Amino acid sequence: MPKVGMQPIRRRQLIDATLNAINEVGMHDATIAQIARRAGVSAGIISHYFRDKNGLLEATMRDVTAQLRHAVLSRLQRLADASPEARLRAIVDGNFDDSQIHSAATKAWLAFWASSMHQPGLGRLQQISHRRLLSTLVFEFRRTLPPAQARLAGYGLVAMIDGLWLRAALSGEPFNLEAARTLTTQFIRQQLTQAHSN
Amino acid sequence: MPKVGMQPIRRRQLIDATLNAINEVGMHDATIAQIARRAGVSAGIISHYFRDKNGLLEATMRDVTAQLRHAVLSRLQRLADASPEARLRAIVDGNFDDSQIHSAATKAWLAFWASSMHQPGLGRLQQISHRRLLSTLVFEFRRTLPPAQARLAGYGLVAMIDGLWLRAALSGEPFNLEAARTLTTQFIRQQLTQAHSN
Amino acid sequence: MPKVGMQPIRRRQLIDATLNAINEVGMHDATIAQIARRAGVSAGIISHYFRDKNGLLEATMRDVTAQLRHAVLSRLQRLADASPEARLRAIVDGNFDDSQIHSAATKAWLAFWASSMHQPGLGRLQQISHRRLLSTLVFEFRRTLPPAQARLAGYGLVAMIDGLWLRAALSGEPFNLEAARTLTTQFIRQQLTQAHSN
Amino acid sequence: MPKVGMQPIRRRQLIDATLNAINEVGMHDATIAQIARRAGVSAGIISHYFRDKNGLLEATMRDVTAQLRHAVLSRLQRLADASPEARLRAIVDGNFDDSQIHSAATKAWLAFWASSMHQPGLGRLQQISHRRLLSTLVFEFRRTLPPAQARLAGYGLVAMIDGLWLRAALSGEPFNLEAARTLTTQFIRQQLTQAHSN
DNA sequence: CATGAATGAGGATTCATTCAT
DNA sequence: TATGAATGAATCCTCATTCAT
Repeated sequence: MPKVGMQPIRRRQLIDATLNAINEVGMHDATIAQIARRAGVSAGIISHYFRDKNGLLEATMRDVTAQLRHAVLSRLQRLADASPEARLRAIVDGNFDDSQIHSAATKAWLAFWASSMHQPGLGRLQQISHRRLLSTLVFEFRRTLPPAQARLAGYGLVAMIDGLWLRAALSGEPFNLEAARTLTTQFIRQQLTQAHSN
Repeated sequence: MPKVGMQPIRRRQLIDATLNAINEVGMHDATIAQIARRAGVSAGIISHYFRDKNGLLEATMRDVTAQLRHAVLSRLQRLADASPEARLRAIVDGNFDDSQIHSAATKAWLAFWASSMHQPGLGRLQQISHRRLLSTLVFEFRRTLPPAQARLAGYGLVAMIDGLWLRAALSGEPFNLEAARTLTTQFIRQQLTQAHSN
Repeated sequence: MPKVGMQPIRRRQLIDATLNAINEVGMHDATIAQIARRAGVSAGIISHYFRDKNGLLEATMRDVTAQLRHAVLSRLQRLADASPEARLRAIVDGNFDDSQIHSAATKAWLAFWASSMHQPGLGRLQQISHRRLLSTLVFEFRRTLPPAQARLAGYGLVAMIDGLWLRAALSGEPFNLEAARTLTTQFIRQQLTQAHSN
Repeated sequence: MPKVGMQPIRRRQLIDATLNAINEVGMHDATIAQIARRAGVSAGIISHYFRDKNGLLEATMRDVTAQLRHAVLSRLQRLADASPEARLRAIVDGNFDDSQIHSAATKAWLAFWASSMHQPGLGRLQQISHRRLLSTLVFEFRRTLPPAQARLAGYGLVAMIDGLWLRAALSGEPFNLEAARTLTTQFIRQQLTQAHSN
């Protein structure tokens, strides 16, 4: 069974198994043994590839944030010369990408957030991910708005994205993509057009 | 050491100790032994008052949601005849009440949310709390907006509240009350005045 | 089964069980489960009384060193006004007390010594025990010898005691008390009478 | 990377790595993986050269005892026609050879001794090494002393050597060679000159 | 000759819960 | 009403060993 070059394969298997476990039983009950069973490997192998359970969880969260980052950036690249509004809506859309709103991902995000407040490693990942999104949004707002207002707009849009996403996660129902797009588009337009109103 | 009438005192002691424990070490590491130590009682007593650990956690979450409910309703009562905007802003303000935005409460909320997706008891509490807030908001919006739009507005405002609140929890910094009020007020006004725009 | 005031009883049971386990299978194979079984209690109770396995081992070593200390001091008290030689021989005799030379104790000492070089807690206990014995010996030699020679004599007598004891432990045979007494008495007399020879 | 003739090289690498590991982290924490890392080879190779971990440990102890044996014999050969005292002092000196009193060797000796009481293979090696040294000493004493006294003298000198050596190991300080030589020389002279005194 | 992937048993530790007092 | 002694299951982690390549 032991082969060479298994590292990337095993890592992916185990990260996927972790996401599935978190989705089905929650992070608290996602034990090493269960994750290994889902991945079809022995429990011991986890320490071989991720050092310990925390290492696996961090790698999993890193994977989820990378997927979000990719969903956002790939959309922006396709709109290189578009208007700020179009680009902001694309960023929002990236956050509502299929990879992010399916059940496993939403539960993983929520679990990671809760854990990140007491686990330094996860906390760092969360901060990095958040700051990236925020600066991406603020950068676009700054093309139209003065600095202070752009920051506020970015802050508000991140909050709205997270809030919509959080509600979807907690409701247990499928993500209401249409409502989310309507509300975020309203927010973006309001911010961009009322540049002088506040 | 009175032998009778200890029930409310002990329950409060233990709920407060639970909130402190969640704040300092997280729900995962908030063991029965640690909570009991913080409350200055023995570990065995918890089963006497709350049956088991889950009972204590549910009681704690019920306490937190009741505080939120009270913060909102007490504000609304003082504005019985005010305008929808004023009442909506009061509801928002209730969500940003001191009792809700201090560190212990925000961490507890986030922890409860993460747990509520896999623990039926907590899930029910979360849903009840959410629906109460949503219907309170929608009720006010309905005084100005048609049903569908009022529902969407309520949904969006809940999302924004939760999002702002979530960001504050994750950032580790004090809640930026001014930014939160500016953004939510903008949202409320936009929804109320642009009733025809969507 | 749970009673009040069990602490000293349980601690003694567990320390004795630890010594037996070290004697029979060695410190490396003296697992928590095995020690608990010998003591007739559950494994979990060890953390209740000793925090963890290391705590139990330290308590056990502390117990062994205390027995040595007691064997020495009780002999000295009975010889309050005796000659230096008599008192020195009594100290040696304390080190060869039954409590020290039975198999369990000798193996425990050797195991603790080996461990003490990499476990700070045990290292401290070992140093304390050694220094006490050394200063007790040097104090008696100083009644006859000048400081430097008294120190050397004490150092040498400690080495001889430990060496005899070590050989007995490693040989697997019963302690040869007669040979040990002959050799140590020779050493003591030589040091005391040849005060000028070196 | 020659494919043949690697055996002696690899064995030496691994034995040295084992001694270093025992010195730095102790025998208990000297894992196969760690030893292999220190030797710059993979963990799997150990079973190839030493069958299993125990084989490696026995080979390492055999190496240490061989060094001791060599330090003693090489000194004796240079003193083929010398007096008993000179030869006895040479034997002692061999035991205090640099190869024996540096930190790694002392810790290895102590660790092996502790293990030898529960591991038959190591126990045999320890006994062989001890008997060799003892008979070498007794042989020299017999040139001057009657059998019983020579045995006792040899036994005592071994004990003193081991005791001095043990104290040095446990103290953590450099070996006090001068004190050791003074004490052992005193012992040797006392035994040789007081042949009638006991 | 050499690697490192993989296993699986074994051990320490944690912890909610129970229960005699 | 309250304690804390005691249990035992559950979990993470370590590690020697095996084996395909």
